[in-house]
This record gives sequence, C-alpha cells and structure tokens, in this order.
Amino acid sequence: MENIRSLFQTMTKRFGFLNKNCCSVDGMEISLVQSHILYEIDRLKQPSVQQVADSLGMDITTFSRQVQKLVQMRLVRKTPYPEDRRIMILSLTTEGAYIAAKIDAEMNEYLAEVFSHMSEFEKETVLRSIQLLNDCMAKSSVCCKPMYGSK
Amino acid sequence: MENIRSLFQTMTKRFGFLNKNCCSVDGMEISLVQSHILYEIDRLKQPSVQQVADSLGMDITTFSRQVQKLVQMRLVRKTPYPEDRRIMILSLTTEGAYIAAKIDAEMNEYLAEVFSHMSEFEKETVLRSIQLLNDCMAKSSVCCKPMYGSK
DNA sequence: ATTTATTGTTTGCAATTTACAATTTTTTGA
DNA sequence: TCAAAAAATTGTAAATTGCAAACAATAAAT
Repeated sequence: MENIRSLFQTMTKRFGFLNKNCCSVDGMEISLVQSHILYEIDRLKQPSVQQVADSLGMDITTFSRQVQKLVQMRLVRKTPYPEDRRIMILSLTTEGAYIAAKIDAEMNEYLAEVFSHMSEFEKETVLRSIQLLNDCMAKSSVCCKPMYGSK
Repeated sequence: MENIRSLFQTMTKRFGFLNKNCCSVDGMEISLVQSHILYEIDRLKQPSVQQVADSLGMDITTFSRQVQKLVQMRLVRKTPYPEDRRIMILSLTTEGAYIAAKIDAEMNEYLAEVFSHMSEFEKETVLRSIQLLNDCMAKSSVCCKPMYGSK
C-alpha cells in the first residue's frame, strides 16, 4: 500500500488541475481564488467578510481586496449589516450567481466524467468515503482548520 | 446526498489547511509550493526541470525561479544531464531530503489523527476509494492534467 | 557542413497577489 | 463614559506570477 500522504497529494493535485479549467465563463475571466470566493459566498448564506475569509483560510486583508475586485466585476454585492454597522454582508449578484452556477455545473460535469470510469457501486462507495473523511477532518483537533488567528 | 463538487471542495479545502501547517521545519521556512516541489522531486527520481514543472502544473518560468530559491536554501541540487546538456536534473540535497522527510512524517501524523476517528475497516475503505479515484482521474480525458502547453 | 527548427531552461519586466502594520468606524463592557 | 475590542479597509513593501524574449544545446533539413 502506498504512503497515505501520497494518496492525498495525488488526489488534491489532480482535483486542482480540474479546478483550474473552470475559470473562464462566457469570456469573463475568473481566477481560481475568485471562483472559490464565489462558491463560498454562495454556500454560506449572507456571510460577513470575516466569515468567508476564515472559511477559506485567507488573510483578511488579501480577501478584502479580492472582494473589491469581485464587486467591481459586478459579481458580488457588499451590504452593511443593519444590526452591526461594522459588518459587511456579502452576496452574489444575479450575474455572480450565474457564473457560480456555471462553474458548478462544469465541475460536476468533469467529475461525472471521472466517475464514469467506475461502477455505480464503486461510485457510491467513493462518495460515502469522502463524506466520512470530511466528517473526520471536521472532528480532527490537529488540523484542517485555518490558522490565521494563531499569532 | 450532497452535491458531488461540494464534497470535493470541502475535502480539498480541509486538506489544504492541513498542508499549510507543514511548512516550517526546524526554523526553516518553506512555502507551500516549495514543499510541493520538494515532494515532487523526491517522487520522480532524477527529474528534469521540465518534468517537475509539468507534473505540478506550474508555469515553467515560475518554477525555474522557485527552484533557484531552493538551490539557494541548499535544499535542491541542479546538475546538468550529460547526455543532453540543455537538461538540468533536479535532486534533493541531504538537507532537502531531511526536510522533505520531516514534512512527510508530520503530514502522515496529521492524517493518522484524522483516521483515528474511524474504524480500521472504514479507513481501509476510504484509502481504497481514494486509490480508485486517483486511477479514474488518471484515465479521465477531460481533466486532471495540467494544461499549460495548451496555447 | 551549414543552416534552420526545436527543445530545455533562464531572464526582463510588468502586473498581480500577498501580508504585516496602521487606520477608520462601530460596538461592547467595565 | 471611555478604554478596549471587533470588523473592515488602506499604505506599503515584498513575493509571486506569467508572458515575451533570450540563450544554449540538440535535432532535422538541405
């Protein structure tokens, strides 16, 4: 059996390649991080700037500037949170949601192609395995949380 | 069942966090990409500059500069290939191999902790699943290969 | 044998990305 | 009330990136 880390290294590398393909939608150029930001804003409903930055493990200042770009591109909206006016709530514009959905569809298509090389049973097993893995990573103490506040 | 992409997105994000931790060994600061380069040089035995850059899906010029840094840090050695003197063969120095091994050990330790949250049977299943997934990604046509020569 | 094309690698350079420190604005709590 | 904390932004300087171009060595062509 191969070294466990190398399994992961190979997997994330290949998934990374897959991810890279997905960053040009209808002539609009999106960087990899930007696509992740769109994805994350969509996932966390009505998140603050802090929340998304934390969730992505990005430095808040870097994130702030990336968001500015996405706002300029009219893909993201920034609305002050009434209850606490320090907080900015992020959301996708119609255009942003469209782009995010387009990327999502494309990624799922790619993944479907990958899974087409295995049986239905194997596919179910793999997906359940990843689910389980994700749960265990979430439980894990030593890792898998961003550590930017650690200083 | 969750969207397939989100399973992958979550997994790679968490593994990415885990990876980030591993970049400071004995006071020596290694960036994430640099750790990947060390790993890849170790994996491919006696690779050329081109080969490693391709394997990592990195732009060759960016890669060239990163290698220069690693050479300066005395972690990587660059030796001209006798048969074809255009080619530079990369290898780890003793120090580089030590660092790479240290990172590898630490990563495996982290992963062991993650897997400690599941049964031995589950662990075997998950590892086999990842192995299978890697094989299918390798087979896949639409993705999972770097596409830098694509222009 | 000499020219021409190709391949592997490195630099010039300009744009982008990054993160630390400091700042602004608002809220909280002693 | 007022100092401390929290959320977000900006100044700045360093690091990273990738295209175009250059360079060196080999292969192919004439």
